[in-house]
Amino acid sequence: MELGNTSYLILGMLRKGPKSGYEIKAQADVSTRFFWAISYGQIYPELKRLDRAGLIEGVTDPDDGRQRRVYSITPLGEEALREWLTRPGELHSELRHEGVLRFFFADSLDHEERVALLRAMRVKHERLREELLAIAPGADEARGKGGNSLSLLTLETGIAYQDFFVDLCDRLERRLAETESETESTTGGS
Amino acid sequence: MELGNTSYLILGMLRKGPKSGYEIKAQADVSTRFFWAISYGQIYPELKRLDRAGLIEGVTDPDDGRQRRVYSITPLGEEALREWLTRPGELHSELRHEGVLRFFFADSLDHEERVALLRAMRVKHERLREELLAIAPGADEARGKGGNSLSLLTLETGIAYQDFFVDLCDRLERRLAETESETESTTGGS
DNA sequence: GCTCACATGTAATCCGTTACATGATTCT
DNA sequence: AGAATCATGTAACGGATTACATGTGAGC
Repeated sequence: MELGNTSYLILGMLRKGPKSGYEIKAQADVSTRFFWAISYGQIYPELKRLDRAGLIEGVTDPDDGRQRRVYSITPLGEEALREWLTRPGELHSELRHEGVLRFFFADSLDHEERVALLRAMRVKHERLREELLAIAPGADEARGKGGNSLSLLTLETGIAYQDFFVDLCDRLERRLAETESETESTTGGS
Repeated sequence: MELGNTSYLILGMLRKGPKSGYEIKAQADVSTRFFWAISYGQIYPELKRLDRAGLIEGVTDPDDGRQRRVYSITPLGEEALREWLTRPGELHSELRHEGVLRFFFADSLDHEERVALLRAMRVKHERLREELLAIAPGADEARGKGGNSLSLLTLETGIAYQDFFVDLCDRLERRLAETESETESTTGGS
């Protein structure tokens, strides 16, 4: 059976301990979301597929009345996860960034509109940064019991990533201001 | 008609001057590719759609014998592009990064394997950085005639973006080394 | 009693890549 | 003559989001 990176995300989450589909989503939303997002529409069908393939095992948890299916990773699943983690070759990565795309084509805008675009981009990444900072204490706490330092490092990576874009917007705005004042002095100012 | 960001990419490319689908792809490959990739499978059908909607206009270029359809942006298309560039609200952006994803789940690996993963990630971004540097002279030259400084700024952004990941890998490897030596001293060393 | 969080699932749809098919022209 | 590049297109497929549908339990 063909497994995609999303399948391994699920496998990886289950390796940290048995979980329901709902919990996988909740965990992913505060960890992998910023570099690999996942939705219910992928999780539930994929859990069934992985179960059929023997990589995970689901039991209907009669914990309380609430119907809930908890999955655990099997030795076969651990093996598959390990194979993926050490697999040589291309590490796929892609970015789709509307802000930078618009900026690239922003030469038909005037100076103020360009600046507005950069500001909008900046607040977006600032907000994402705040979101990550908000979940940081939880991850730090979890490190001792069960959690590992890699989750923390990855979280810090996410914060640094947002920082990059915030700084980028600042730098671009400054560069824009320089070019603008140059043009003004050349044409004699507005 | 509903237009996606990819439609605006095409519109934006045509605003820089009339082009064939083939040329749009070639231009995108040395500019937007790193933050918004595009393929022929999207371009050709989309060109027909945009033409039908009156946002662009195609003429079969009898330049030489080679069959070639060159599209130009119409005033309606320019308007649509401008509306998009100044549209308020969410700037969509998403990242899918297999390297960081693997790293997040790499606690089942041993130290050497983790380092190998970071190294693989590093060379990937270094290679991408080289690719961008290779196209930089062309963009710099084009700035004077027809090209604008925004393409150059965007290109520099792409380089800085790859730099971020190269630095990140270095930092993470160092952090890993620290944790590793701590563990060694705690357990009495290997 | 009501609302919110827990919980699971499916179907439609969208966006995009890859593979395939075809053919002309230019360069070596 | 043959290879590389220019050039256009379609069909199949894959990955993912969104909307929809449904129901329970906990806390206010």
